Amino acid sequence: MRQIKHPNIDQIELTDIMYALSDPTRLEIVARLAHAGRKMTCGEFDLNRPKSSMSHHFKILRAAGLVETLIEGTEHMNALRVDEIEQKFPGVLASVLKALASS
Amino acid sequence: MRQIKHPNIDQIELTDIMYALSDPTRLEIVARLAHAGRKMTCGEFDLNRPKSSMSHHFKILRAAGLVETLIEGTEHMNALRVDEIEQKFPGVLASVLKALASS
DNA sequence: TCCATAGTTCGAATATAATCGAACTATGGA
DNA sequence: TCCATAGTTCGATTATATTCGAACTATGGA
Repeated sequence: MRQIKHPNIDQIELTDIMYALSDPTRLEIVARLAHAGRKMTCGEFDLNRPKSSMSHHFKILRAAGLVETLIEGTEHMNALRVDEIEQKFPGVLASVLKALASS
Repeated sequence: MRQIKHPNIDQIELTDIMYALSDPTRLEIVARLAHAGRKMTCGEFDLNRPKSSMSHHFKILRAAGLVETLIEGTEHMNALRVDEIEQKFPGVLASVLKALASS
């Protein structure tokens, strides 16, 4: 079963995290993943955008190191890499998630 | 004495903050302002870029609500709006600054 | 083997951003 | 009044992102 490559923690750049989080669609994806607290398929995010657009945003979230995608059958299960990001940039993702939750 | 307009706290958007912080040059400006802990003129940042480029980045930092610019004589004194950002998005700027300091 | 489902990749159009020189504005000092 | 300094604005160029349809890949089930 093939899996998608993800950046290692030490390869994650703060600018990439910031960039990934500067787009409303991606911020929404991150907020929903955090709120759900579980792995979600790409299709579950009903953001009214074509598959190719969603795929593009997930690609950027993965490249930034924010999201981890595991292939299970025909589905791609996405999860936030909260613990790893927290370890590398303490407080950053947590405070952003908190800001998202209260808005 | 004319002054530059800045967004009010309640007008500040998280996406704008993230976007402003996704550029290495602007992140460097923010890091230096934080490290200095005082108001700095645009010219003090010796980032090897023409004035117009620096002005562009300051404009974005101001629009995002991150930087406040006060005109004093012929100089523009820039300061981070740490307290206001902290109030609106607790922990966000603080954790980013911490990440910048330790890198 | 055939088909449906889930998601990616490709390619092209459009939009947005970065860069920088040149011209401009505002202030203060000689 | 003239000039230097600090920074902004303008305009053009180039680079990068977003968007989305269409074609593609991989898996699992009938």
